[in-house]
Amino acid sequence: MFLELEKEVEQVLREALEKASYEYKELEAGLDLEESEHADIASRVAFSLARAYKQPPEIVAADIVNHLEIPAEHTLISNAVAAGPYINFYVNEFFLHKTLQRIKEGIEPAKKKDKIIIEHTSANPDGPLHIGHLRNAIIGDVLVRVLKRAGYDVETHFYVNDMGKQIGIVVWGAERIALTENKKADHAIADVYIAANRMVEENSAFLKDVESLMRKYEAGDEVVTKKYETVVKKCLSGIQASLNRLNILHDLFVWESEFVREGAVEEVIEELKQKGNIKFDSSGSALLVQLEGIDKELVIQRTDGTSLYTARDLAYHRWKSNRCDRVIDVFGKDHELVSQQLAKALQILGVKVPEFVIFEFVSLPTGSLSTRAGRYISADELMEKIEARAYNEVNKRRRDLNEDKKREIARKVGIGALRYDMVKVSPDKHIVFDFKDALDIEKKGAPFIQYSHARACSILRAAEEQGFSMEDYEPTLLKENSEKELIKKLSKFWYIVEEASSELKPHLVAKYARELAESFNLFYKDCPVLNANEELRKARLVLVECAKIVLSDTLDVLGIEAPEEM
RNA sequence: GGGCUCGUGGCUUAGCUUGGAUAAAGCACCGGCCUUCUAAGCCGGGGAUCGCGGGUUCGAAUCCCGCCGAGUCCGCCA
Repeated sequence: MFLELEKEVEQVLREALEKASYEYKELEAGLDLEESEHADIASRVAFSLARAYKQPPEIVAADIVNHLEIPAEHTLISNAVAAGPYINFYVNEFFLHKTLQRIKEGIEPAKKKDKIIIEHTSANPDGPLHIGHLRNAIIGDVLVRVLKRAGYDVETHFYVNDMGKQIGIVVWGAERIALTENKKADHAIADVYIAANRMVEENSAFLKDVESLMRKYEAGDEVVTKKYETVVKKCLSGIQASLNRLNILHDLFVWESEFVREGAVEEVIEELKQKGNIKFDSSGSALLVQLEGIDKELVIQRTDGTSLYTARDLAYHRWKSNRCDRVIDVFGKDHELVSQQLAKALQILGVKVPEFVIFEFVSLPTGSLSTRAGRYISADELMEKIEARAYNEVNKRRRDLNEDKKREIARKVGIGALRYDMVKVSPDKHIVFDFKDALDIEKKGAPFIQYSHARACSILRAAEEQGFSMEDYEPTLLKENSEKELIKKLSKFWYIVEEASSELKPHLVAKYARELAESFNLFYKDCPVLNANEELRKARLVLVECAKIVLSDTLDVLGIEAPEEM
């Protein structure tokens, strides 16, 4: 409902500016609306007009307000006040009623036309997901959820890097080292990878074997392909299990080798040879592309004629582009240069350029993460520990619940806390992972929000048991400050979805979720629902139901489950 | 050496794109609130020269320049 309010304020303001004969169209900042602690919505337009018309902004603001007329009917605004240079707008009762009504009836904004393909996680199938991948996966998944809510048709891809050297090493290793039994597949693969990598490092003759495997795989050798598939699928099954546990699903797993087999990589290389500024290295056989505005040439083919990931990535992106309107890639900071090169090369090929969401690194106090060196904390280990921790908390608080119930709540709270902590921080902040902090779920994160939801459910449950109805509720009875503040907060859900999706900033949703829970808790404290008189109780029950809906929707956008009790 | 990102109370962060109302939260610390719907909650308190220096502006955490510190990338790994 906040979006509608914004539109109406814009219109009213525009009319006032015209009446007062201000040329607002030239203003760069537009009407400069903002959320404000001093008003329900405010405009700073007087500042920029003040400059253009050489008047103090306070005078301009007062002048605009004098010309401002709020339509008598069907308006959402009650009044507008000039507060110094600011123009403050306040909502009326109708806005509050309409907000509740919309939420209760489940009215959503119109669908958008664009189809978006978003790629995230895309961890190499050489071991389990670690906490670095976790950040990618969670940022990516929240983006997917936000974009879907915003009305886009979204397809999610996991790009499987099955042709790189590390997979060659794993396949080579799997021929010599037995997989540890009764260990999760991706973890068993990591053991092989780490051991095989050490062997290859110590004996360069082994490297030749690996390279030979890679050439055979690229050439489509049947026996080698079987071996690759077995290993990669095994690892992927483990990775997928971890992702599922985190409530993350991909629509498609796209293997990079497909593009080699289908000849798409060959096509891309040929086309670049024609359209691009091609160079050869000093040995005369590796293929380089000179890109405008980037110092480093992009290497797309090895000296031995095999393709590089860059060429395969180009083929993959061209294929993706043809299937949608927008391509979004969630990449780690280490891929930034590569992503720029990719974008330039795609331009040469006449393919639309992807949008990149780049997130900074997660490192350990002891240094950066590395699967190869065995220096990582797996997502599985973290999930295990955080669920155990959550279980302790549940067990402390709810001895009355049976074991299954406690486990279920612990799972929701643990995974929720993990997801929330990862998504709440802006992607361009470097994170040094600390186990103690990660397990400290006392903080005002997911559990705080889930708890508010559980409280709402608990009231609704009791109301139903006692047969209280919400029919013919009278929204004007909701006069308490905490009631109105909660409704206003509820009204911002779609506004936040819009903002987070258009700016590709998932952490905005996390911030909103916390504020929403805070508003609900204030209301909960201030306003008894079940013990209120019948009419007031009806209205408050409706408010509780709406709060429950928006809390659970917000949590859903964050990919966090909303327990009915905890 | 060059590119990109970050640097906000003791700790973790929001705000920076688009400059504007006393810099906003959480953790930790101090004090208060369970005979009314779950205290994973609520209320109050102390604590910040927004890394440092300069510039632009009526106005800078926000824009520009320089410096310092952290991370990351810089042709045949992905």
